Amino acid sequence: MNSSAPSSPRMLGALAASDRVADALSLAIHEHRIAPGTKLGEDEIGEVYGVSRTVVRAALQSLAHIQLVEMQRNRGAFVAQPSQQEAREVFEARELLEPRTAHMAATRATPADVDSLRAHIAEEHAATATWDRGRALHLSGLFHTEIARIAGQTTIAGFIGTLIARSSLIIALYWRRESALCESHAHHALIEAIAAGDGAAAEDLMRSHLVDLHSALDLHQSAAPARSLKEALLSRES
Amino acid sequence: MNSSAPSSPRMLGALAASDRVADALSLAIHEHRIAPGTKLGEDEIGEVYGVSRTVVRAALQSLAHIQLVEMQRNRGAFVAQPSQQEAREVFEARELLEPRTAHMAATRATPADVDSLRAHIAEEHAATATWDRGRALHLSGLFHTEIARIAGQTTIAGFIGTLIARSSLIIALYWRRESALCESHAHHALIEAIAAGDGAAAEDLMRSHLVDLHSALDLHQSAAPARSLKEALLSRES
DNA sequence: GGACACATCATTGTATACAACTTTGCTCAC
DNA sequence: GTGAGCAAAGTTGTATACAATGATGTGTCC
Repeated sequence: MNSSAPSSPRMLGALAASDRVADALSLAIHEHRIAPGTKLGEDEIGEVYGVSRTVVRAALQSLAHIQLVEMQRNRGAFVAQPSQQEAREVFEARELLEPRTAHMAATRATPADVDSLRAHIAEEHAATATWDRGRALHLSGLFHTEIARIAGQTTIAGFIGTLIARSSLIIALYWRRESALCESHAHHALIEAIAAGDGAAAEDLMRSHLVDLHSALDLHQSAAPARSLKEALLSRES
Repeated sequence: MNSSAPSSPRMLGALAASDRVADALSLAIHEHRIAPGTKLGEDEIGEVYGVSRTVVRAALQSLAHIQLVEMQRNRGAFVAQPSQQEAREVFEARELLEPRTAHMAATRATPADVDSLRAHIAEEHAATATWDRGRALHLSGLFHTEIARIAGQTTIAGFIGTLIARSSLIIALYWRRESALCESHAHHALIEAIAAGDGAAAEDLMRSHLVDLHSALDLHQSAAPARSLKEALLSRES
């Protein structure tokens, strides 16, 4: 029962229903407003967005498929907590896919594409300036997604999108560096290479950028190797 | 291909509900028992498997996420029909991911892994011997998935799994070669390289195997570039 | 005869109701 | 005091009911 009835009867323009919830949750996770391990109760979410559990379940299943949330049968949905092994795999996959993709993007980018990337950077700077770390992180991920889109490989772009989503969780769990400013420089250099159409340079810059990111993660500590979900949930700090 | 084990040591009856439907549909599509473009009515499927539309919808959404089916709002779900452009992208992605994966598999494979691959080949031969073309095709895809699993890169293996699923649709639409025997030889050579731990050879064999597959597709015809769904549905031959 | 308009039907989108399972707190025996 | 056992509460899994949208067939008007 939609008490508020904010939905336009028609003119909805095919705007999806459960996708709205999925996008909202995804954004909240990307911006680190929801911590890994947090339980995502169906009734709770449905009440927040004014939809029924049916819609919420569809949204959660969608997020579960890209491994942003983990669904445990008869237990519920939780924000995923990638293990260190999974974190390594995600970044290895990114290091395999993204340099090549950056190369393609550099050879195909139109001036409009370059403008779009510059706009992303500007937003990222603005978020950093206001100390909105979550939003800056989210925009930083979007930058990579945008490059994949420009490369014109829709399929690979989809893969990269899921990898970046998981990277957000990994950063939330294992990030050990303080400042995120270094990324801005890397992104700026990437834009210049793409704007110049220098595929080889873009590929190298992307590779070193990812290696740099990977090295900023603390994936070697042997602590909490197989912590149970219960412990994980109790250990989360809000 | 939701073969993800919920890791329940006992309670085998706790196998998910909608996953059963998704697996059944996925298998039918992989074996070419359902043609691309076929409408997948919710009531119809629910009646077949004795479940409600709720379960069917979850299964269809799962298949839609790996792009095996396409869901059109208020219209229903249809077996996907990858365009020629999408087909090219899928095989380009495979050519990017799988050779490297085969290399890793060769360096990590245990004798048990090799046995598993040989068992796959044996099944494939048996299916070919009985002219069960659909099953042979499905097993041929599983062979690639198994190699990705052996490589130990769960994330990349998941990507390859979705690519192989879509490849099944692409082969149904664009395959132009008669015999599928050539694949058996390629797979056999791959096993030998993996069993010998020769990563470079496995990588090269996989690359040439994929190029061979790609070349067996007819992706250059300009006919039916943007055929409507209705025409597509009417043009299907059962 | 053809085309538009409207009524009817079928199917999907969403909400709600009920069943099954998990968790939790309490009681009772040792 | 501690542990097992049980009952109550809360949450998820599934089915069903209702609402909304798209498809179809018919009738009238040109």
